Amino acid sequence: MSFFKIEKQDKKTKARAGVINTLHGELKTPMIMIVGTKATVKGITTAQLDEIGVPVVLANTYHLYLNPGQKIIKKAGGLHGFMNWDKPIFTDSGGFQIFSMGHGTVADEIKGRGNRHKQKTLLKLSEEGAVFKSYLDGSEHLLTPEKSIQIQHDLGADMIAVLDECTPFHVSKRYTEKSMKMTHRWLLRCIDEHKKLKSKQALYGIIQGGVYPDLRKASTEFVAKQETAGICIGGSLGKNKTQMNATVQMTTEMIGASKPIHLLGIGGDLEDLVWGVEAGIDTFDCVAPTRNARHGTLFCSEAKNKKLQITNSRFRTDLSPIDKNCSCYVCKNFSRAYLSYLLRANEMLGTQLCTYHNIHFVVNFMKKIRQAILEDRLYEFKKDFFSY
RNA sequence: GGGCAGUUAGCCAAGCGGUCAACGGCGGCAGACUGUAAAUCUGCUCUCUCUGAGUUCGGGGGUUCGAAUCCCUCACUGCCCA
Repeated sequence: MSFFKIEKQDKKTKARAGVINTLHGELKTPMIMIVGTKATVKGITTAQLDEIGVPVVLANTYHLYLNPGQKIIKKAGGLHGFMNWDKPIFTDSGGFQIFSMGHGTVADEIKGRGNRHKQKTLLKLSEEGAVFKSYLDGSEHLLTPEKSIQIQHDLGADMIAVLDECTPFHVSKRYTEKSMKMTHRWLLRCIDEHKKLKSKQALYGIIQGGVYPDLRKASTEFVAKQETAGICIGGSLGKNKTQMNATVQMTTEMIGASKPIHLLGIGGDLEDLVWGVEAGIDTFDCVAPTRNARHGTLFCSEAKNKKLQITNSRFRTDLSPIDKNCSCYVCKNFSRAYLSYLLRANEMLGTQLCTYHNIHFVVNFMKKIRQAILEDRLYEFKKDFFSY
């Protein structure tokens, strides 16, 4: 049985509907993974994730290695046993932390805001690996490609990622190229380690190359020919959506159809998911649906920009649901006024309910996109949803 | 009746002669967030004809070039003694 199969290819775009066969069942693509970095989707139980229909949870190697450590997780039956989730899990390698611990958030870095509040905890980056200072206790840790794979092997996710350097936006082309080449060498080391461990996990290689077409091309060619189950597109994609879209477009162009393509970290805006799918992306992951929910930014098909800030004063007395077109538990049972009040009052239930809604919304949005592809009406779906 | 302490912007609370439209915190208003060091972070929050001006620090009066800051007096609050 092949790892990935395309069921339907859209005629007008590179969009496609497919199936990924994981150790914990089939995944229907395109879809979005819900982020649970520390082996928990903040505020939500796995029973609720199941109820919503979440296909995959994405957890993080670096965070789980520092706390509670992969040993206890392995002993608990891997992440699946530890967090009580019997559907597929994807673990990220720690590559993003090489970026975020060294530069700050994506937005801060791209907008050149710097990192005023957080101390940089990436101490050293070299051919061997990355040395981090733990944000928990200050201890130093060396994360190498081999170690990342070993940890992910213990964590036992269905899909795992190679260690890469997620290159920032504000670096020179020369640095991006140097970094990309190191990521390629790390990729080979990861593949070797993966083979050595005789792991059945699906390994994903990661394409870098920043926003430079020639580098993206070189990286794509290199990564695509390696023996990996899937391919991730990572690194800086650009400073705005147009550039991001262009970078992804040119990358997927060169990958070919045999492997599923994962776009790392993108999917916070519904429009990103749409252009991503049209560019040929099969899977996404993004912290935005859950983080935004906690911060009160909720998906809403009725709003012009498809989201609303529930804490805005106008919702204090609005007794209608977040989204009258949404069939989720929250929209069926609670009002905007109640959620607005809960978040203002700093009640835990507020973040929980908001998270539930946002997850339900994106997951179902992806299901609708998939259905539209299967029925040859992606364009119509898009036009209808965004009211073009 | 007497003694002491206090009264600062929506709330709590610093300030105790000029650099005070007045530190902080809460609350309020808005924004940000894209492989999660995020239940976080950033602005704004007396009024106005707003890169300047006008009124504020319980009320009234005074001292001073200048007061939220010193003095007098009144009101209210708290504690203590009768």
